[in-house]
Amino acid sequence: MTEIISDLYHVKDKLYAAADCIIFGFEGGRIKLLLFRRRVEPLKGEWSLIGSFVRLDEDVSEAAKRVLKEITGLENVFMEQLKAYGKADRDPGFRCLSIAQYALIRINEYDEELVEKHGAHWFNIDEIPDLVLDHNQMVADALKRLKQKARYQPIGFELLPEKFTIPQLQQLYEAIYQRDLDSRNFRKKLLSLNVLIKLDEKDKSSSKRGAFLYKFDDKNYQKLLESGYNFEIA
Amino acid sequence: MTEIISDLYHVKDKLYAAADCIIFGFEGGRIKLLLFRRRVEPLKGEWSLIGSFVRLDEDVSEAAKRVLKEITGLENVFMEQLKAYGKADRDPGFRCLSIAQYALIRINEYDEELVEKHGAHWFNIDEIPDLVLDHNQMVADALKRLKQKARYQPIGFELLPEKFTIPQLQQLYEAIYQRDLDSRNFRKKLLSLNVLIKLDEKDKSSSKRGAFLYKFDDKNYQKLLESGYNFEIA
DNA sequence: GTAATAATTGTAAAAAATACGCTCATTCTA
DNA sequence: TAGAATGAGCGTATTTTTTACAATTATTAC
Repeated sequence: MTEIISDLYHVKDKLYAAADCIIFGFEGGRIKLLLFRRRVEPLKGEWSLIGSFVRLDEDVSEAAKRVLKEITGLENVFMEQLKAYGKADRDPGFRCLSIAQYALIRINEYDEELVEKHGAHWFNIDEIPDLVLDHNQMVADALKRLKQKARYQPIGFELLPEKFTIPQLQQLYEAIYQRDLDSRNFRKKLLSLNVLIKLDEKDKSSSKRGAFLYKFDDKNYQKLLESGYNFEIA
Repeated sequence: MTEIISDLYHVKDKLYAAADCIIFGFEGGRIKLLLFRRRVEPLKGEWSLIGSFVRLDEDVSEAAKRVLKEITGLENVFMEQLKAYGKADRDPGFRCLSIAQYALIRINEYDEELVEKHGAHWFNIDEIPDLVLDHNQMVADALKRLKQKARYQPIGFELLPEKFTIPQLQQLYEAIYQRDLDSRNFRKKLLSLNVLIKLDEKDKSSSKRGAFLYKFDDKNYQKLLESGYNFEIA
């Protein structure tokens, strides 16, 4: 379907829906965003979010998963609908709704080759170029959502490797909230929640002493939720 | 447009978009929802959210405002997009996305005649009948959003008259959170935020002594936000 | 003028958030 | 191999916020 309609632009007598993905990663203490160069007219070659038209026989969320897998090779990652963008004039070519979804991926796990093949690149979140259509707005909205959501739900872990250190986790939250956190209080708070499993291994990539690795304890987290606990980080 | 396509159902080779409105009100200490009987096949006559197809030349948010005005006569009320519902099989008749929006209205201000003319009725939120399609899911999601949102943003005021008493406000929050609040602590917390303007009038509808009326102080609230304050109620 | 009703007020205790500095484990190098 | 360098890890005191809890006040109805 994409192929057919991408030839004729200015199709305003028919409705289309696109699934656009805001793909976040985390590396080197900074939040990253995966962008690629648009492959279809109009605006071919411009930086853009990764997206696709939604097929008529396909759920919107499936469309987003399909796109994500195409570009990164990843399945079963955290993905949530951000919102629908429905201005009549948002796309000069089509009357096209976009349902934006954001994904959090472990930057060490994606298929690098596949990403390069599609002409995609990781950008620091504070160095995003001009994007096509209303995609900059989508990114801004997604970042806002990420900030809000990270405070009350442990979605940050989706951006870290399965095994991570507490200083890494703190770095992540500092990147999301864009402010420094006190390491003693941060550690105290996190450990008090009882959702981290301490491993016997250390990560020595960033210090001579090495820092203990932890895993997220999803079982305990679910218990915590069921008990009506009001989860909150930093 | 609605008229044309409502004749032929089973149009699955074309995409439609609907704007469905979850309209909340508050009266007698209970959260209410405005529903009406569906006017088009399939499922004509069943209880349903109020909605309409989105016209091709119309913003999605405009479509929702249009519907709301048609039914209640109200404009400029709080309305926010909930999310898009995009399952391929969500509507047996059409391939139709729905962008659900929720509105908070002052139940004393709507146009009662207009509402009745459209066959609409107010239901207590815990007595919602079976609705068409995925509308029950939408209501559940909207309620969840309302609960979350009310805690960190003063949207509750949108459901009360311009002038309200503190006991009324407490009733509202008790209805939203579905738990009792301590009246001394509630009052203390609310007044400490400095976003209520005490008036010289009293409301005597619920007590012999009468309770002082207050207005929401939007200016002070905006100041509070700008100063980076972390607003939280109850 | 007395009973009834809901509105209003204060204080003490507990819990959570914040501020803050030193020691530890390990590696590197002199 | 001793000592310097580096980030990891820990504890305590202070402040702020939240919670728990009961008596008084203004007004109306009898």
